Amino acid sequence: MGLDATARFDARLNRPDQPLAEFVDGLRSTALGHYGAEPQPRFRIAGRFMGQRGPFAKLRDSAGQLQLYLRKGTIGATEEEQQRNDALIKLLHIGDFIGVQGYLFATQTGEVTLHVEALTFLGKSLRNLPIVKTDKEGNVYDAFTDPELRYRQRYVDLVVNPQVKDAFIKRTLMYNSMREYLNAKGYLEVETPILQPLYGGAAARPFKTHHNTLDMTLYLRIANELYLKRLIVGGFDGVYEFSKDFRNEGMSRFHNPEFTQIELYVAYKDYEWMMNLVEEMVEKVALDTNGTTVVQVGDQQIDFKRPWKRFTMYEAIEHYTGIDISEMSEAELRATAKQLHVPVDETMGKGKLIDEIFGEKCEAQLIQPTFITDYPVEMSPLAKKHRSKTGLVERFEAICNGKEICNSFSELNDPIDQRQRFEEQLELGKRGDDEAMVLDEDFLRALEYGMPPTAGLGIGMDRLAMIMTNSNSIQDVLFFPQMKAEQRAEEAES
RNA sequence: GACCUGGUAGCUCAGCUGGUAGAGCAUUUGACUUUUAAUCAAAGGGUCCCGGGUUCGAACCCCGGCCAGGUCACCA
Repeated sequence: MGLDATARFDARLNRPDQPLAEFVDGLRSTALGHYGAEPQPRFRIAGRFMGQRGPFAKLRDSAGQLQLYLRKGTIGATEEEQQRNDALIKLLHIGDFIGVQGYLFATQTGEVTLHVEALTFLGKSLRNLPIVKTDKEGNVYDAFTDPELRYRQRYVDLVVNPQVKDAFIKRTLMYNSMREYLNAKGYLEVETPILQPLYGGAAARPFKTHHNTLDMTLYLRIANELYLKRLIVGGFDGVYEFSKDFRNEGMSRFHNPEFTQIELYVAYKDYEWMMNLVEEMVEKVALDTNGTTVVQVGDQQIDFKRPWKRFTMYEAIEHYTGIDISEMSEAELRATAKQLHVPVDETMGKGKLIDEIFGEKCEAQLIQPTFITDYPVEMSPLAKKHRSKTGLVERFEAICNGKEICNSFSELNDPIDQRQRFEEQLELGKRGDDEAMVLDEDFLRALEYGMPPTAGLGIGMDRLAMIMTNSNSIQDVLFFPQMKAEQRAEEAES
């Protein structure tokens, strides 16, 4: 909330126009009069009353805190007003919203303080805010730290732990940065259905719901890939969407049932081209959110500066295990996995075995952003077969801090091949794989009308936000992470 | 889903070997118009997560459950 030197006092009309902290910092270097000096220009401000000690009170707004000086019997133009304000001050409670007007001075210790001459009440807090206090040595007292309360009552967390906002502000900067980058290239941000009659584009269990009027089953999307490709069929050269996706699976510090991906599809391009785009875009995102390409994540410093390391999956496995598996048969792969103590079972085919070896032996060791390319075809039913390497597809993932941050391929645009891949998925489904893809006839029909060669990309925005904000849990980059219902507390309060 | 840890006042926590439920902050009242986490005095505030069991007696021990965090498993 800004302080305004000229406007007439009516705090109910206050609008945020200048962050308080910025304003106060600006004043620290100026010579303000001490208490009793000739009054300065009048300012007005509104915010939360955060406690009082004698005549000194604290007022907080979205960006900072200002000390108020409330001298009994002096606030208001008339004696009646002054008495009313003295009574109001007695009734003020931590968390109440007030508006004040007055002039600034510096206290003996140099703190910028508003000498209040007029006061208005703006909103009541009925509940006690947990008050966090910090002393000069930086020791924190009575911190609001219970993770359950912080996540269930994020509004309280944000009020009493203002630093919590930082990660969310950075998250928005990330989105802004990507939009800016993709819009500058002329790609179109679009919206596609969240309620889908068939779920597709990924391997995951969906949430299921029902439309009453249409009397039909609908699924919350697990991905939007198949819809964006339909738009490529329709003639757009580049489309992207920040897509809230839903997967009915386990939860962990990396998994929330609803999460966000950006998906991007660009016609007449391939995965090599897309790798360059990812490097360039993510480097820009790091710069725009943190001002540097180097990001501290836990004990690691991660540098997003281009170019990133590139390994084929075979090269990565050879690099970390010393074993060249590129020419191996399924039996040899199984023996190799056992030799490396990678847990495998008899149902795993060649592709799955390779994926397991990579996941166990390589992924966690890839800390700096690294592209892994050329995946086994069995794991990638929507990716185009490799132009020269049999059994592989033109696919890459970027791994960072031991976790996948993006997935991309040259999209499969051969409708006959795509139908076969779907049918293989159907077989997997019949054998009990409840994450196997379902066959989407309408999507195949779209492909049968012809799709240009296309490069596709998905980036997990939550995972990327965790890295960019040095957050240990996805819950720290989601305002309202999914929680079980708090039945007892609800009943007790109602 | 498995294992570990935790759940006591609005918040942060203590509570010994099973023996009347505690502190600080916050709140209310009074005093003080002063400072820099915490002025002084007094007061109010509890389903000790829930349900059973053992016991003369349970916040504490046992059994079952709920919720959360962590680790692992799962995870395109």
